[in-house]
Amino acid sequence: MKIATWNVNSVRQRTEHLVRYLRTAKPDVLCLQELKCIDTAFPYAEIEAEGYNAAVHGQKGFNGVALLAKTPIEVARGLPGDPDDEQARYIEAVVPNGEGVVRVASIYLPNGNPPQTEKYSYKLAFMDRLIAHAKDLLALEEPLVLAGDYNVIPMPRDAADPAAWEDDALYLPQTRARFRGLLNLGLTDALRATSDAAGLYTFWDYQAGAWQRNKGIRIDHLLLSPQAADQLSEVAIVKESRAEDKPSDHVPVEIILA
DNA sequence: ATGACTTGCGCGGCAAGA
Repeated sequence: MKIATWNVNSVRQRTEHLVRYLRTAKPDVLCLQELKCIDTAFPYAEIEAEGYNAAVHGQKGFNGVALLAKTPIEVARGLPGDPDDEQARYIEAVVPNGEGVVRVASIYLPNGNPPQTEKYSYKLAFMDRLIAHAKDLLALEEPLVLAGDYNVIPMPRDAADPAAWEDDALYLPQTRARFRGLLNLGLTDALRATSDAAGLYTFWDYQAGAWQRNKGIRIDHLLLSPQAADQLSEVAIVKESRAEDKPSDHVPVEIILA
């Protein structure tokens, strides 16, 4: 089973890219982030024409997450822990997988910049809620994939120029500590289970020729429960997606569970 | 290197992204 995550930076601007990706990569499950539209504006027809079911948690103008799957899925919208949180950043589903199931979440973690504002405290609080929820999900002892745009650079090797990120919400010690807190629950960073290499990025800014100069960062992650990690056979970053015409600034990241 | 792009909203330039 192939499970992928992709921050598309507006699903309406990227519908053709998305359809092309579904046709070529044929993921069984695709987690989308940054839809930037309300549910009714989502391109259901184009997605369903490719043989996928779409579960959408949208928001006007910003944020927005979705799960696409070849099988029908039951979903829950929103990250537990704050009933006043109105930002559409989390959707979770249980997907049939052979004899069993895999639980998959599509996460758009807050950016958090600038750090001296409520934007950063919201990011840290969101991460605390994610840790609490992940703990609950791990207690189910089932295959679990927490996938998405974490807006976290976990380690220096995950940035082309780590010094440039020192005071940034994506890389501050408190941000990285909470990401480690997730891993310390027993979750596995799928990419780091297969490679220790530097230079593996999932995002290149539109500005300053970041792509051409390969000034990237790795911020899109798939975290696996032990039951999912046991099934992990492949991880891939679909880097060529960034070279397309009118690309998203993020590229898809894929895993294959045996 | 001072800024450098892209998007939504909505029709004028901001806010937001990372």
